[in-house]
Amino acid sequence: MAAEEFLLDRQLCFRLYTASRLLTQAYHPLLSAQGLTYPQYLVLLVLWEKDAQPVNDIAKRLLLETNTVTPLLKRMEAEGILTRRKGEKDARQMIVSLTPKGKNLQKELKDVPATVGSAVLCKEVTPETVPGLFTTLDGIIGQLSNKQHEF
Amino acid sequence: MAAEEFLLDRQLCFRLYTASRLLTQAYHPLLSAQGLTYPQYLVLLVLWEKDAQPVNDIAKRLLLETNTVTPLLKRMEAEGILTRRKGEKDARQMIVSLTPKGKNLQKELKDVPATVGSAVLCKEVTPETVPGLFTTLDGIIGQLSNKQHEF
DNA sequence: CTTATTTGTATCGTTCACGATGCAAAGATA
DNA sequence: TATCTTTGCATCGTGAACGATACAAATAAG
Repeated sequence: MAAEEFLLDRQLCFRLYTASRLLTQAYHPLLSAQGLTYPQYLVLLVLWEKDAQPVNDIAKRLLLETNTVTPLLKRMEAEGILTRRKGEKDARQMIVSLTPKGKNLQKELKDVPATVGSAVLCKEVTPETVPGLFTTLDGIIGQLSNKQHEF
Repeated sequence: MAAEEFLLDRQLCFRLYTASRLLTQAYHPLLSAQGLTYPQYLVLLVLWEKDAQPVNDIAKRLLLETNTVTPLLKRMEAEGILTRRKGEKDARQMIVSLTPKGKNLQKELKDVPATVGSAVLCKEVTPETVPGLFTTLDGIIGQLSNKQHEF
């Protein structure tokens, strides 16, 4: 009944969607042990690279909208992981900074990248094939975030 | 401040997560024109391949839990896209079947795969590179869905 | 034939995603 | 200076995801 182009096994998006969900699930036990979710972990990665950033910079880095990031940051603030204060130069900005607890989480989580990395290793995913995968995914992301593709 | 392994640009998961979100967003204008969401479109792909399946079979095919699929199916039932009826052989099952409206959606959506497909084409994503990408993603999915990886 | 276990769905609560909208501060224009 | 536009963030509503839990039908064990 289904035409060729509708076969689930031919869909790139379904594969990306599934791989993304399953890999996020792999992070779950490691992160929830520290009371974190995966998107919250991404915020930590951004702030560990550069502390004290406005909401907008964090959102842009993660390619998310502020209406996704704002509630996320509020929950993390309630957990004592970070603080949010009005910008001094620009009063519209909210500057997000790590608390000592937020900075310390890096030590608690130091084995996470390697642990998850080893979980995906298999015949098709090796230190040799990953760089190519990165390049391809970056191509997709670049193409779609350009919005030059609008129909 | 951040150690090498925590750099956002080195994370496979962030790339998958972002590529998945952006590609799903690319579907949005095409699907919402028919009142559909992307996960609902996936359910249609499954049912177009084989009509009248129990909830569990649909969930397994999509690698989702029934607690995700059940509400989704109920919304689609409310839209008149499909019907849910108790199984005759096994009264625990709910057999999901397409309505004429659900079957007709395939015609309305026939250009969707090609349209989205063309949206991702770029230097890094070509008819030559996509099969390799499929293989790698299938490897990741196979590895993680096996649950042999449990920490 | 009971009782125990497994299986198939559903319900509930929390946290994203994200379109739509609101609003105040900052910057541009008249 | 007064008005207009843009920018940065927030609020709201809806629909996923998913862990935890509940429950009835089917199956297995006694």
